[in-house]
Amino acid sequence: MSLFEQQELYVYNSLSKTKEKFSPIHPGAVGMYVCGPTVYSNVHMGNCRTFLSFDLVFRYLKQLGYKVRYVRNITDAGHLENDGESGDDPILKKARIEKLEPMEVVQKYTVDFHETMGKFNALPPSIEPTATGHIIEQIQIVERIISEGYAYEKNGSVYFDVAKFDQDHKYGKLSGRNLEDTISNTRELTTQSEKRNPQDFALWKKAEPQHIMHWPSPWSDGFPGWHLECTAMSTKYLGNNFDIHGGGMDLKFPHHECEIAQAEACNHESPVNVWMHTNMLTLNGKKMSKSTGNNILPGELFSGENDILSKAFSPAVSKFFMFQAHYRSILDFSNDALVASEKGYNRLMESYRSLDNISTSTAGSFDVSKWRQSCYDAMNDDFNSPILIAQLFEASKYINGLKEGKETISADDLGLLQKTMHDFIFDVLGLVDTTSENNSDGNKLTGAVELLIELRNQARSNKDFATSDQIRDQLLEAGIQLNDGKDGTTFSLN
RNA sequence: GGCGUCUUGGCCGAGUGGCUAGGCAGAGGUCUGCAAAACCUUCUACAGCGGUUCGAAUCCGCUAGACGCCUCCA
Repeated sequence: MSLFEQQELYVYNSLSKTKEKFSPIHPGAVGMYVCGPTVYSNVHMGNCRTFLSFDLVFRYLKQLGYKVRYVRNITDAGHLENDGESGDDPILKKARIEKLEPMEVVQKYTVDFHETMGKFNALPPSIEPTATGHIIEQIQIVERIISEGYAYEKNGSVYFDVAKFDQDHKYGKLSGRNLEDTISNTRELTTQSEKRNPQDFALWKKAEPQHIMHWPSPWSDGFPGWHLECTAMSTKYLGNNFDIHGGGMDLKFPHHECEIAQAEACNHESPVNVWMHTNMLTLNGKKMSKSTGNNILPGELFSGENDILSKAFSPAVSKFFMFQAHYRSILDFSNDALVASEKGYNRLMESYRSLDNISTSTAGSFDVSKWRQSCYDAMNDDFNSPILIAQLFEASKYINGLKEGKETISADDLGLLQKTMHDFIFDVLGLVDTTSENNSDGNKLTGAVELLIELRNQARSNKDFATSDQIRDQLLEAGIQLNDGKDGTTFSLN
């Protein structure tokens, strides 16, 4: 019996605006699509938050025993920045600035993205398709939409006819907009637009001579429109109707709304059962953004090289910080909050490590099974990682009590406690115990510090406190903390 | 202007009709040669006003402030 048959998972669906009991289309298997990065610059922490939130979803679904096909695309084909002729493709623009081939830009930032995700210990998706690798599929979808009567061609470009679509289906289901309002609120200068209505969006755009990235199509040498790639790739790998589609809140409109319209125009069915949207990571109270420069990069965080940071923070601590907030809440990024998270993270890891040295007795003073279920309950409630972490701290407190001999545990419960801690800390949250990464250098350090500890203890027994305190204080300055305990002195790295 | 979200103790951040969230900081304690670290205990809340209710931080209304989308954006 798989875990998912015992655990009831509820997921907040942006479409219905309620938490729904999760029930995949194919029992035991989940199809999930997440909008990936546009690779024209380094991903910032805001981008990372979304991908790490979905990594958590991916990991928990797997933990429950689901077979998950997780598709996350790479947007490597330029999209228009504006509708009109002034439109500028960010990838091309970047290529001009950096004097690179567009695909060189794409490659550079794709590599950066993968390296960053690796540092965060995020699992790679099952399939990571690229937009440029699916031009044929996108052209086929455009043809299909035209034949269904929901798109029109004009001067080599093809536009989606939103008004026509709205008559037969409803446009705006996801974002809660209706077409009337959208039209009455449009202040767009409708000079020489090829579109019938300002709400229409491009499915295929004819390339201007200076536009380097273009592909042949029945309509023109050009490139696919903004929203097409996700429809093409999600339906190709997950089918016309799949379980979960995710992305940042800022993609809800128009991107995801347009995806729904495209898919429904083609297949006459709603493409996605559950839409999940992650909230923004803010900096100085404002959304992080590539274009405004209000952002912080993972590299700056890991090195501490940034004006707002007092020190460097490890990827695991950064992730722990983000998971202490729920994925649907706005989270403000700040040095103080990171510092607080780091201390908590160290405390949690310390107690996990001490599980190896716990002695057992016949009875336990803590209901481990009940606690274990409360961890699942937290995650079952729309992936509530802050509650999960609070539960882990409850266990942490109990473990500390065990260490002090104030609490007791049976051998079976100890095994269950250890397994559950491991499952959630490492498998679900995907955290890393940084101190366990000791390599040969670490062993050399240990030898040296142990020698100093011995010399210090000799000085102490001779009541030569000047020497002993000098060793202690200078080691602390070097970032080595000595911990005097009942069973001797240990050390930890700050 | 339209649509939507948010406002929780010194800070971060869950919860959402009656039951301690949690972390960090502060205070007290244990340990120590003194400390540090660690551990234990513990104080301070639900933006303002009005309403519904036996009971609201939680539901409704108004006010104030903040944010997001409406244009590429996770």
